[in-house]
Amino acid sequence: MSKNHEATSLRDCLCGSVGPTLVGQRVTVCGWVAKRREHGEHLAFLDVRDRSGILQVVVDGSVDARSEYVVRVTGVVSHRPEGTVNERLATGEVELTECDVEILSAAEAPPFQLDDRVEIDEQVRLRHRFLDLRREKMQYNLRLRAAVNRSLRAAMDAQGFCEVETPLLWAPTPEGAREFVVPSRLHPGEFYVLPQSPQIAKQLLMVGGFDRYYQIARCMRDEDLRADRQFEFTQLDVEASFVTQDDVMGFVSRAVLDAAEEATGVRPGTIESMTWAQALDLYGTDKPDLRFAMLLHDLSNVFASTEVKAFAAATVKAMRVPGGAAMTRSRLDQLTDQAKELGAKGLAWFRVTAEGLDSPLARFLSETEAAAIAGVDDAQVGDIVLCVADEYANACKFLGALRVTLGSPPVSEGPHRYVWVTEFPLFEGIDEDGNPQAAHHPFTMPHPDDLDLIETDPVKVRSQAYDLVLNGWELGSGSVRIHRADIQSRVFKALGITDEEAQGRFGFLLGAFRFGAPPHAGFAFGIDRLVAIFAGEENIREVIAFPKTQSGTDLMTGAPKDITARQIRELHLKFAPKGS
RNA sequence: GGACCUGUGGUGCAGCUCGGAGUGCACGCCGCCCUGUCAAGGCGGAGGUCGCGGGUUCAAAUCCCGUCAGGUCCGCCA
Repeated sequence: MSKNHEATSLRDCLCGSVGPTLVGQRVTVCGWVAKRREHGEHLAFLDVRDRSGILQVVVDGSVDARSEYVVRVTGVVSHRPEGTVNERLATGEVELTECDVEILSAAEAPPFQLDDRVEIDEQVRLRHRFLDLRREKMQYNLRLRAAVNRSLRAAMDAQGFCEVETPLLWAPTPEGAREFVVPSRLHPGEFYVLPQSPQIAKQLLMVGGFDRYYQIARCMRDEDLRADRQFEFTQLDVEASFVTQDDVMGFVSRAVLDAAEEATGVRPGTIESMTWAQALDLYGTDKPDLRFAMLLHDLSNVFASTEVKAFAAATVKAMRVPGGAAMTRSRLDQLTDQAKELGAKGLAWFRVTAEGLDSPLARFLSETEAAAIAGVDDAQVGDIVLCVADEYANACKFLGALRVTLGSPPVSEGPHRYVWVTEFPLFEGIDEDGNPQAAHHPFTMPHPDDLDLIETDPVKVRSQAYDLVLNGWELGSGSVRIHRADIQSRVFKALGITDEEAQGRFGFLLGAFRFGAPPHAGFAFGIDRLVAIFAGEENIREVIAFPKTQSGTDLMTGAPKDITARQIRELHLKFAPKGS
């Protein structure tokens, strides 16, 4: 047992693996000095840290090994003297004695403390990310991520999927997310782009007969960053032929549940499912957080012919906030401001008290209206009922946003509640030319029952597109793809894309489809987000080794940076004056 | 493009409302003491353009304007 598969030419075992079973043996470990505790000329304790944990090493006071020095220590594994066992340390029963310490590398004092006791400013951490990564939390997060990747691969392999790599240097296909552009040296004035996703490539793989494809794929989007969005992110990308939406959801569910079990030790139950329309109606969002209730209620009928101006709208949505009557006026003003920032005209609130409703609007309500509000979600004294009146989708969205603000637990709390959201609309919104826009992407198959509406009432067309949502985070989305030229042509037409334009943009895909395209469907979900939730992190930067800041810079490398005049020349680039 | 929060020795904070000497706390660092510590302890020490620029004032870390950096969000993310 003195040797294991961790043994190398420089060490016998990992620090964390040294325990009572090795007592009496002479072993060599390597690592960083996490802490030095000095007790005079003839005694000092070194905590030596490697990825597995910490081991106490007893040395002579003359050994000059300071914080973060890299050392190689050979010593005898010994029981600690009675009364000096450290129960908080996994290796706390033992220590290395009679040690030879070899300094492999000296180290300056680190710019911040590497223990997890204090939060360090993220700017400082990112500037010295290589040090930050030594911290236990980052070690855990990135190893968790590796375990999730391993488990996803295993699940896809087990389901007969074949891992295929697709190009990073791809052809521009404007539409959708802004692309990162790569100038061509050999073709002056022409460009590659980095893929926003392997979408088209994987559909071509279907035409190519790889009827079950997956890839852990890096995707690049030149859009503004957020807590859950980096320029580059990683997806489990999946596509399969001769399948339905349910088949794909089954494949992905299995992979996600396997990964969840691997990461958390508990296999979640089945993944729930609701339609997009239900999600909007009950939760006011297409990515509902099922960890808490506070559902939206529809009072439109009650207020259909109301005298109250604030409620004169197509839809009145109400939500009970348990215990919310305690909220101060300034808190309620904050919430009102939040709703207004999103576009709401206002926010009505009604404290439920023993004497009835307490609200600036209360005296304008009819008895029926007051009763309806007091009855929302079985409101109790001490609750508050929030109401938004607007057109249907807006009323849902505004109140849904407040629901999240008021009810959403921290990422690290509560159960993991997965939900499939299905039947997304095929189109959403209207672009500058008056055409509807693709909600997912233009190759999304319409719902079979709604095909006739494409020309007559496009906004009503449901699609065979579906999202996977976990605790209010959109993990990913997918769809059944259009493999028939006639339907594709109708969808392009509805989108205002002429055949000519379609040929220009996606000609190579449409051309390929002429040679026998199998019906196919797929999905892709964000591994960064999944791992962040498993790790209880609010921010995906915490599960990425070298992330960018919100302004897209890398504080460690200084990227983005100038390139040399020679590079500029070879790439045939010229710069417009700044500000033009 | 916009809103809000933050910026004080290497690190984490307090000081800012109500202007009055770079004042304080904790950690780290350096030196000395200490043979059983493990958030070791004791004594001593070094370390600061208060993000940057301007303004108000007799006087600015503190008030005002601008700007930079980091963060959260809106827009954006087919």
